[in-house]
Amino acid sequence: MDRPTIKDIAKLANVSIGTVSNVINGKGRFSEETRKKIEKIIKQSNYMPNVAARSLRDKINPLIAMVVPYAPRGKVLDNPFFSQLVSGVESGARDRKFHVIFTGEKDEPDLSYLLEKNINGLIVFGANENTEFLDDIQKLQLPTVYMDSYLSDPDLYQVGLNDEMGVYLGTKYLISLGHRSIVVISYGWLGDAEHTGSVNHCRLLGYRKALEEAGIPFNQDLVIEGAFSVEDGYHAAQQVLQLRDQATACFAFSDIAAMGLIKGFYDLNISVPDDFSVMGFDDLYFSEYLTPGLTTVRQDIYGRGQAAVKLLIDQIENKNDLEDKQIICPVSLKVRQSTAAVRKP
Amino acid sequence: MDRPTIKDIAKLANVSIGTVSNVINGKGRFSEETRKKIEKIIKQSNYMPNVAARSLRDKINPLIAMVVPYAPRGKVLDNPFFSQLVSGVESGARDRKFHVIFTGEKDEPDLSYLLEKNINGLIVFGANENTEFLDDIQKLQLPTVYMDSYLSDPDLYQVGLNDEMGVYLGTKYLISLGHRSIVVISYGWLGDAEHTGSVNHCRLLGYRKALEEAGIPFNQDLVIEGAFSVEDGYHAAQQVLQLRDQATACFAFSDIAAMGLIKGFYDLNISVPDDFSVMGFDDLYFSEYLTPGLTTVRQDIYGRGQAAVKLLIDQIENKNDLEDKQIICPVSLKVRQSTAAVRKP
DNA sequence: CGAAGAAGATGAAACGTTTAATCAGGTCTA
DNA sequence: TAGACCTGATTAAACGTTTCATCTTCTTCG
Repeated sequence: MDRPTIKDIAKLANVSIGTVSNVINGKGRFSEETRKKIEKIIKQSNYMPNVAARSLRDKINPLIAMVVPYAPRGKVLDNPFFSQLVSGVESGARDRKFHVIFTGEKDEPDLSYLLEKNINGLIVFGANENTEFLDDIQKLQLPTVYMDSYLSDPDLYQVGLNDEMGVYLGTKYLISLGHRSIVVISYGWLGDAEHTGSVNHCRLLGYRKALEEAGIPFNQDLVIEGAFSVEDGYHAAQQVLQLRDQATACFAFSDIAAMGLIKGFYDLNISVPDDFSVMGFDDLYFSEYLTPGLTTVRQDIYGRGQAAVKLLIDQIENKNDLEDKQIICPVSLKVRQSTAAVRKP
Repeated sequence: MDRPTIKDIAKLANVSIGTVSNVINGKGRFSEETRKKIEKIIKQSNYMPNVAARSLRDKINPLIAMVVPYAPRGKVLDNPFFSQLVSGVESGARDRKFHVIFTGEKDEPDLSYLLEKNINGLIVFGANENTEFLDDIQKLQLPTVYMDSYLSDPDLYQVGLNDEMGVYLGTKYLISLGHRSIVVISYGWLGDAEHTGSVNHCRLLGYRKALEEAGIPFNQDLVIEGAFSVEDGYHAAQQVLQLRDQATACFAFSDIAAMGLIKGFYDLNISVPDDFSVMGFDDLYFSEYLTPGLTTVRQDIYGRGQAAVKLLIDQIENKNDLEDKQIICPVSLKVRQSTAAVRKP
C-alpha cells in the first residue's frame, strides 16, 4: 500500500483537504473538534506531508547545502576539521528538521543545480573577496552564511573565528617558554594578494603581534607553507630541520599539519618536545591522543558548525533580517605535552 | 527574475511543453531540427528541470540516505572511519548526479521521514539480524544496500569486508614476530548473542584461526572490549597493562582505538613497539602518521563507500535485479613501526 | 425581525513536470 | 483511391500540497 495523502486523511475525517491542510499548518479556521479528529487520524495512518508537493507549491524545502569551494573532490570529509564541522552542521540542521547535502568541489564550479533541487540555504566555507565563486553564489539569491570567510560586507551573515587572538595566544605561550625563534607553518604567504583578508592573514597578524610585544623581530624565512594536510606537515619537517640552528619551536596553523610534522620529526629522530616544541591549531578530537599530546589553540569546531546552521535557518525562517549577522567565535589555549621550555644552551 | 520553467522554453521554441519534455528525456517523437532548437534555447536560458515537480510526478529523486543505526548523534562523522566512508559515498553519488543525506542516529529511530523526502535509496551501515531497525527499514520498501551487515538473506544487496581474513593476516604476522600471547581489543564479546554474525564475530574467528594454526590455545581473558573510539582505546591501555606478564602484543580492531591505546601506553611510559607491539585495523588516512607509524590491516574505506553507492544506484536505475548482489572487499597487511619482534627473555 | 458579522468549512487554482492518448498530415501499398 | 502506417507534435490529466475566495450557518444587536 502506498503512503496516505492528504486526500485520504480528508476522506477519513469527512472534511475537505483544505481543512486538513489548515489543521496541519495551524492556519485558517477550524473547530477544536475537527482538529482533534484530524490529528488522531493523521497519527493513526502515519501520514506525512509530501515534501515534493509542498516544495513545488511553496518553494520551501528543508534542505540546505554546504559548499567548500576549494576542496578537491573526496578530500573534504577526509579532513578531520571538516568532518567535525560537518558533524556540527548536520546536528544543528537536524534540530530544526533540516537536512544537508555537501557540494561545491573544485571540479564542479556550477552551482546552479542547487536551485534545481530547491535548496533553501547555503553555508559557504572559506571564501574570500577574491573567490571567483562569490558572484555565482550571490547570484543564486539564496539565504547564505559564510564561514571563515572574512568578507567585508556587513550585510552578509558570517561565522568566523578569532584567528588573530588564537595565534597570538599560542605564540605568546611559546615565547613565555623561552622560545624566540618560532617557525610558522601557514596556509599561504602573508604578502600573497590572494590571501589578504583571509584566515591565514589574520593568523599571521596574531603571530607578528606577539613577537612585537616581546621585542622579537619578524623573520619571514621562518614562515613555511603547508598547513593543509598531514602530508604537508610531514614534508615540512625537513624544511624545519634546516632552520634548526635558529629555531626551537614550530607553530602549525592546523592540528593535522602538526600531526604530520611530529611524525616527520619522529622519523628524523628529533624529539618533541625535547628538541623542538610543536604547537597546533584547532584541537581536533584526537589531538589529545597524539604522542605526545598536542598543545594547541582550541576552537569549538562542532559548535561553530551548529552556530552557522542556526544562523542560516533563522534567516530562512524569519525571512526578515536578524540583528546579529556576524558571529566571531572564541579561542583558547590548550596546553599538553608537545611544548616545553626551551633548553638552556 | 525567476528561473525559467519548461513552459518558458516551450514558448521560446514555439512548441508545446510536451515536446520540450520529450527532448529533455529523449523519449517520444521529435525531429532533429526541433531537438537542436530546443537544446539551444535550454542552454541559453540556463533552464534546469525542477526536481520537486519531477519528484512529485514520478517519485524519482536523485537523493539517497545513509543511515548508521547505532551511532549516537554527532558522533558519526566525528569518527574518521565514517568520514572516509561518507566521503567515498559522496563521491560515488556525485558521479551519478545523486546527493546524499545522513541520518538514522540513535535518538531518531523513526525513519518514515525519509519517505516524506522522497528518498530513492538507502545505505544502511552495520545492521545485523538482531537490529531492531531492520524491519522498519525493510518496510520502507526502498532500494537498499547494507554495509558491514552480515545479513544472511542472499537477496539483499550487501557490501562487506573480508574481516576474518584481515584479522587472520594480522594475527599471523604478530605470531611470526614471535608473539604468542596477543591481546585483542574487540567491538564486543564473541559469545554475545547480539553480536553473532557480525563484523566483530568474524574478526574474532580470524584471530582464533591464526592461533589454532600456530598451536596456540585461545585465552578469552585476552579479549577486551572497546574498539569504538579513541577514548576506549586509551582506557584499554590500563587493562592491557595488567596482562603484561603474559602478553607482548595487542591487536585493536580499529585504528582509532589503536591510536588511543598507543597514547595510553605513552602516558604509562610503555614503549611501542619495544615493550608492546600494537596492530590496528582499517588503515585510516592518518594511521601512517601516528608515532610510531601504525601497523594495520588495510581496507579501502573510501572505495568501499563508492562501491556501495554504485551498487545502490545501479539498483535504483535498472530496477531489475543485478547479478552480483554481494560484494566482499579485500584486505591487506600494512606493516609499519608499531610492531616488532618479541624481545627474547 | 432583519442585517451584519463571525465561525467553520469548502472548492478550485496553481506550482512544474511526465506521459498516455490523440491528432494532423504525409507516404506507401493493395 | 482508400485504408494502413509512420512521423512529428499537441493536449490534458495527474502527482500532493497550500491558499484565497467563497459559501453556509449561526449569533448578535439595533
